[in-house]
Amino acid sequence: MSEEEFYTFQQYMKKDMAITASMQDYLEMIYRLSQNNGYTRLYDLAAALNIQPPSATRMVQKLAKLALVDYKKYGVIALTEEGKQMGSFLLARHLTIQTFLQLIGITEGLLEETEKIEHTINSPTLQALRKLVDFFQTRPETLQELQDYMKIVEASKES
Amino acid sequence: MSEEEFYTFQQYMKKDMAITASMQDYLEMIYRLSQNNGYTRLYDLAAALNIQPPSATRMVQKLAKLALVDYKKYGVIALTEEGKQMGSFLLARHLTIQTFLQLIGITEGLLEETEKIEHTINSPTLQALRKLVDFFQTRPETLQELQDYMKIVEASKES
DNA sequence: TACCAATGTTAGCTCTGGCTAATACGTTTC
DNA sequence: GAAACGTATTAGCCAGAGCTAACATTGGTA
Repeated sequence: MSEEEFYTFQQYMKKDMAITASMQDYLEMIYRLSQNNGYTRLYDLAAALNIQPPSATRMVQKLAKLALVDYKKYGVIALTEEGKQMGSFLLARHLTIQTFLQLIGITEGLLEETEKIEHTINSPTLQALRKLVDFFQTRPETLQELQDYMKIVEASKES
Repeated sequence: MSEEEFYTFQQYMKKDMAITASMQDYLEMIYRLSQNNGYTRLYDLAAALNIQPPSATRMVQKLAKLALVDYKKYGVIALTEEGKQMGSFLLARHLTIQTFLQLIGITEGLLEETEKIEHTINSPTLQALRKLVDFFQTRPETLQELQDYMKIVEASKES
């Protein structure tokens, strides 16, 4: 896939993805839910992701095959070392994007936007976003200026 | 779908989408390819999107059903008035995101990142990005400061 | 201990949007 | 005007990831 060619969204999402977007959602959520006890259960996972248990069963089995979780039928779901690393990365990514969006004034649908964006950006973009966030966070006056600017434009323009 | 619930990526993508991500890709590309002559052909469209002609046929037929393109078998593909509006919106969106990414220093995989992100963000986020871009474009010194900052952090940090 | 409710699994369906193989159309060219 | 080539269509396959219905397991409580 060369640099200058167009592809459809689906194609981009498939490419370079050993781990699909859905798998990432599951991993990140397993990571969150495991933070207390070190594990979670299928039913809770399904509930947290707003999907039906059978869908979770299948995905968790896939993740087990990929050695990202330890799981056997009717048992608890715990991340493997590799799964933990991915989960923690995924959560950090989530927070970076969320912070960025908050910075630029997104409040409505913040979670949803974050969730969608986190699956689409690659590592350099993520790093750039983190730096951008840092940039503003270390320059409160500039951030203030930005936020004032956002408001003004909002008031004066419709597009 | 309430504000505070998690969903998987797929679910977010389906929601609020009369027009799927793929349809958007097609529309945007038809719009681009139509800029010269006012129409394009299936073969060219397929080539431009790096998909096989049969896939394009099916999608174009769908778009015709949705009254976004005028198309009859073996004929030319032209956007309807509504299709044109969407196409032009989609292209503008593409350019906004591309500019934003360039601003924060993305050069590698720029097209791909743009393509992916454009399908995931909603209208408020897009508007916020546009304002952010404007903010920097009207403040060359601040932009310069940002870009210097990016470089410094890059040199000093690894994460 | 035996049963019931809660949790989990299996089987099999749906939809989207890729793909290939085979076929059809339409235009240029001899 | 017929053949050949480029363009487009149809049919039918595949994978991912939802879903429901039906069934299985487990564990707490009577």
